[in-house]
Amino acid sequence: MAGGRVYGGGNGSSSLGVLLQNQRGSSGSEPLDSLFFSGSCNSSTSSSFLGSRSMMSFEDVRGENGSKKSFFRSFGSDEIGLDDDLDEYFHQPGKKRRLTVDQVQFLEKSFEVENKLEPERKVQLAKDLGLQPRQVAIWFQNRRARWKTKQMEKDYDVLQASYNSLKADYESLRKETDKLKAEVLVLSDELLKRERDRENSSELSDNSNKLSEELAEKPIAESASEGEVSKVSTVVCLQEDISSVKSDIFDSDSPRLTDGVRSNPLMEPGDSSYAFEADHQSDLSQDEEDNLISRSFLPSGYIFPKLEDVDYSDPPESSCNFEYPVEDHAFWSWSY
DNA sequence: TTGTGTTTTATTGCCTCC
DNA sequence: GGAGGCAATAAAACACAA
Repeated sequence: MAGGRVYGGGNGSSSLGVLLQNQRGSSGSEPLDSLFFSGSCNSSTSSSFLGSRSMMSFEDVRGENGSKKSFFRSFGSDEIGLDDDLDEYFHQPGKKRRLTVDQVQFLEKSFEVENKLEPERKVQLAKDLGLQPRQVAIWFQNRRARWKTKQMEKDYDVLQASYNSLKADYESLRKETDKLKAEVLVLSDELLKRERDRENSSELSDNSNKLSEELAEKPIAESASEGEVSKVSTVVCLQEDISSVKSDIFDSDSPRLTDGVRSNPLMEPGDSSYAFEADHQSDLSQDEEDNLISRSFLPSGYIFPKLEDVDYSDPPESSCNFEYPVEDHAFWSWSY
């Protein structure tokens, strides 16, 4: 017994046991489908007011208003009495009896109006339903607990739906961000490359002009034939051009490009053919190489464009438009 | 019929309010 | 300190598949 709480009826030897038969069928035709209450109140027969489907003390009912009127009205039965079934019920100690459908409906309607129970309402409901006030209170208490559980389930569903929606939005935004990042990388690399090409072009142009001036100062007969002059000019231009391009690529301050190239295990910085023959030295497939490169500086998930998908028909303008040995397609793979 | 899971009724202990 | 609410729990009643 907690908090000095007093539970009415039930265990008192003076209480009367009242048996309310299960009225689920509400036909009143079943053997026990009638209202019973004990006429005796000695301790030998009603120590726990058993048999009542709605365990209650008759004294409680009568004690509230001194009348059994509402009790009988609520259940629509005027059949009062003892029969053999009563003894059977009294000999089932500790049995719980469920409330009838009518009682539950009545309580439900009352709960819908107000889920808290004031003392007056509790007493009135108890009277109307032929229950102990304590039983009504317990029913409301349990009903509130059920309502709270349902409410929590609903809240959980709402939160879950909200979470799923937010998660989908987040995933979508993340994919878009990755895509845009990859696009930015590709575009900045292309920009870098075009800038280098432009610089190379102007350098070669300067060298070519210098050489022409020098040759023009000397008599042709002293140096060589016209064909030889042309060859020398081409070779010098070519060597300077190649060395300039290689220098630009591997000494560039651009961390992305240089890191990417240098992180490629297929290339050795000391190798003279480093930049242009990487493809030919590779033991790996093109896909594996692409993966190695893209792993080194591209965002995860970025699909590296395949060489065969790239259009080489219109490469960036070469800095040296005579005999520049542009054979390595990988060199152009950054342009679209 | 029986085993098992769910629902309902009731108890207990703790807490808050007046 | 008593009344009442709540959470946790017990236990009976009930539903249902095998």
